[in-house]
Amino acid sequence: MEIENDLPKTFDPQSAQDKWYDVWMKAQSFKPRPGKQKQTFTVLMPPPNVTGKLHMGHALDATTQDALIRFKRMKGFETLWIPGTDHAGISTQAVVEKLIWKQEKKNRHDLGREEFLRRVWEWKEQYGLEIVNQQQKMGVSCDWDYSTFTLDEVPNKAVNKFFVMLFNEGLIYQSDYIVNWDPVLQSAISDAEVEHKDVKGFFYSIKYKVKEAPGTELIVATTRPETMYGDTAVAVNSDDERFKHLIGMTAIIPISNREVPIIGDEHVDIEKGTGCLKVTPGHDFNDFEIGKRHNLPIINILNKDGTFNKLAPEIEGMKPKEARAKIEQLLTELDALVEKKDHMNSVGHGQRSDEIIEPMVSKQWFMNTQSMSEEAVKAVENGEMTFYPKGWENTYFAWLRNPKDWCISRQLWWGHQIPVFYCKSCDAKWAAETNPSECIECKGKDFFQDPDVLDTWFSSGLWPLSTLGWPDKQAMEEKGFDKFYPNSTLITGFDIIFFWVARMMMMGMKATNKSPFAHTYIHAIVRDKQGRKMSKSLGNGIDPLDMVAQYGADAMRFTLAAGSGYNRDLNLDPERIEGYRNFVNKLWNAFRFVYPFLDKAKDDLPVKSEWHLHDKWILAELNSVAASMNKSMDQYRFDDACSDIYAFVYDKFCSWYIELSKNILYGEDEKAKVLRATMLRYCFKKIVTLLHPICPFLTEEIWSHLEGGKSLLITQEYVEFDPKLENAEVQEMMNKFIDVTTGIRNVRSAVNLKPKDEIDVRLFSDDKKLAKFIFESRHFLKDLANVKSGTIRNKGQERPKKSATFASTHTEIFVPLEGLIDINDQINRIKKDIEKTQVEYGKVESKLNNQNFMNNAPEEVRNEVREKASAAQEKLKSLNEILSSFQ
RNA sequence: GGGCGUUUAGCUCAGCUGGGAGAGCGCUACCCUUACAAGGUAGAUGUCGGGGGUUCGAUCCCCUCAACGCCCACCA
Repeated sequence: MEIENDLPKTFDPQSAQDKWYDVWMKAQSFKPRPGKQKQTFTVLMPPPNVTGKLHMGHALDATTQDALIRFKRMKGFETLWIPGTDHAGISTQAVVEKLIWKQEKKNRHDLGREEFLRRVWEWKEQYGLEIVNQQQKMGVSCDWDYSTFTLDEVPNKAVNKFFVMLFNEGLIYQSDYIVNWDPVLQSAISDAEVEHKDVKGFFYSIKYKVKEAPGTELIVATTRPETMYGDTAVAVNSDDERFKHLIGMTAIIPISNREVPIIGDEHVDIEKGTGCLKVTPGHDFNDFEIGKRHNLPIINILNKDGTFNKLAPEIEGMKPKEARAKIEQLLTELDALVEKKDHMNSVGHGQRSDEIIEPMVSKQWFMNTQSMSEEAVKAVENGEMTFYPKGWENTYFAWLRNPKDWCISRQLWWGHQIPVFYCKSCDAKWAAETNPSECIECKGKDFFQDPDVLDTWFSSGLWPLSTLGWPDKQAMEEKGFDKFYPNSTLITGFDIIFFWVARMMMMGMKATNKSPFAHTYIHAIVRDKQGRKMSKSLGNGIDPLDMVAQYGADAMRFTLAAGSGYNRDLNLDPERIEGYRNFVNKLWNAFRFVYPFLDKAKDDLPVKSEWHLHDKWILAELNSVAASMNKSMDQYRFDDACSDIYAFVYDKFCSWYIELSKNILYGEDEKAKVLRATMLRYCFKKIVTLLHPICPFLTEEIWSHLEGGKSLLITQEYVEFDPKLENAEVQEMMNKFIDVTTGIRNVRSAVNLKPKDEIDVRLFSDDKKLAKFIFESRHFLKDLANVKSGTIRNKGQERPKKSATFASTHTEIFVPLEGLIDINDQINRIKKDIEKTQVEYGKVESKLNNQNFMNNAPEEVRNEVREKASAAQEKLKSLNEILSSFQ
């Protein structure tokens, strides 16, 4: 029979995506609305870079956050999900500089600061929304009216207010200090932005003459001989018997023949290298500390671009690598090079530029984070903020318990300019929240603002505050600061726990005395199928938008949600997306089946007395899925939530309930038809409700057909656990019924019966309830296993001879097939089964015979083992009787 | 050097406070059966990384070794 159906045979994700996103936006479904929970639930989206293109990390961010926010919205929280974008100082500036160079062969200095910034803004207005469009393809349900850009007016106010506050407390200070200098960016960067990589290099031993002791030579070991122009001492350990008598004398640096003191310092390791250390306070972090202890002068031998300056005449203008070769040659000529051997060195590289970082002394702004770190640590220790999974707090603690002052100034133009002003008339230097009109000291008009901008993470650290209007009173009022701050949950990757989570905690608590959020859920990092990082150079990146185009956003989202959970890595195989696309389609087709019968369905569930056994069963199963999904979603176990609904849809609803419904729907009993249609409609409503947070488009599409467009699923109430629907007895019966059905199919398959071959089945069971259940469901066995006729009796009855058989613990199945089956084959099958069952029985029996087990194991466990033993025994008995029926 | 993590079916991973191991994908056989071949039915597969210990009992707890991965620090 062909059913009339105007629904497409496969689900079309693309049209559903565009249609429903548009509908939701128009209906303002993403806006916070008070609900039955009388509580708010706020999530702050990690702002992607304006220059960014959506990658898998963003897709995972979007999926988990959207699933959570949709779930909470349906639970009746007043939900707010705040989107935004980050100005991303360095990368944005680089992108625009590159573009201008390509088009006009001009660099930013040619244009001047004002014109350059105008160009960057222009670029941002034109291209900065690309990532937002891409996020919308994923179905994100954030309130776009809250969208904030980190350089907007309010974030700028936040930055200035916070800066001035700390400046006035002396926690932000300016200092000549050795910093990580990125020669490409020509800016200082923070410790956190330096990545160490192993680089092959050499270990050089160089002769230094001692002036006061002619003939004596110190052998100095170094990996960077080219920095000798910046040496201001040679250091040995004061306890080193070999050299301590030389302390106070003078060493002569080869090539330049400059004289430097020989000093004793505890930093020098007697065992390491030669025990003699060249001290270059201007270009080495340890040497800088030694220099401070001994009051050594600092010589800067590098230009801002990383080349050597005129203080290193022989290598002036060279890059370090070239300079090193030159120095090596000069030293060899002077016979000052004693040894050169291979050495692996861990060298700092810029996170953005990937260029070797040069330690260099310069005047920078720093933030003292000592006390803020302590507060941030305490908030996690005392549970004000909790990490999910909990293990990530270790990473957080490791960073915050060893705080270093944070270098916050960058020699860039694109960013929040440091709100510090210098008077040219007097020496005044002050911080101000708004541009001053005069010098605070001399009232003069001739002053200028610090040209540097702040580290991007400075404004990111204030993001939970500034997105809700802080510190602007009116904006805070409008955006509901008091209502939505602190946020509920932050979702992000572990790679930015230091950069972002820790900074938001420090800065948020400093500004408000409250942790900016209650939970931090750390999700996995998306990697390729083999567990490798996705990168441009490997070419192994998977573009989420390609996947969405190919399989649909729902399948993409389901895959990411199913792979997340508490993992550290999510190894993504596009085949998995295909698999879940099939799941999406499966549900769609289940709906296609039900759809033509919907006009018969009533709105409300019929009274319980009219429920069929199968109805009771599916409602009980549905109910337990609702219970576990609620629990899983609350714990950020999106993986568990996915496997729950997946298993329910496939293994309960489609495989059994729908199959069992066909007999009724195609039958003659009109009343039963109405009941079943009503039940199916009800189940579908619950299923799409449960699944909606993960697959919003498919579910909204199905909902529209179920409800005839009267309402939107996005704002429906989530399915809650209902104790009245529990029904363990029916579930047990149904499981046994499934056992029997599967057993019959098993027999059919074992004797190679074709699906078209009808069979006669003799069942034997002592379970009276089951017998009744099966009797009542006897018509369904025709559909499920092509059973034409059959009987069910207790095990006392005589078994038919020469049959294909199967035994479960509760039921024996006989399919008389005399002449059609190979008797020996059957006997072998049964013998094999007996062996297997005996092994099982042996295991449990030995436990029951073990006095220690019986004395120590809890009652519950003992009973369980007893039950297993008797079940195995019964099955053995059945098998043996079956066997004997063949002889 | 310090820390964290991982090691379970061919692949990707679950496995809650210890009671005898699961899913998806893949694979094999048979089926275009009237929602779905992006499908159905049936099926195979594991010394739960190695060794030791605690326990009546260990994939789970403890010790140890190994491999892999990540983070931090530092290397003259």
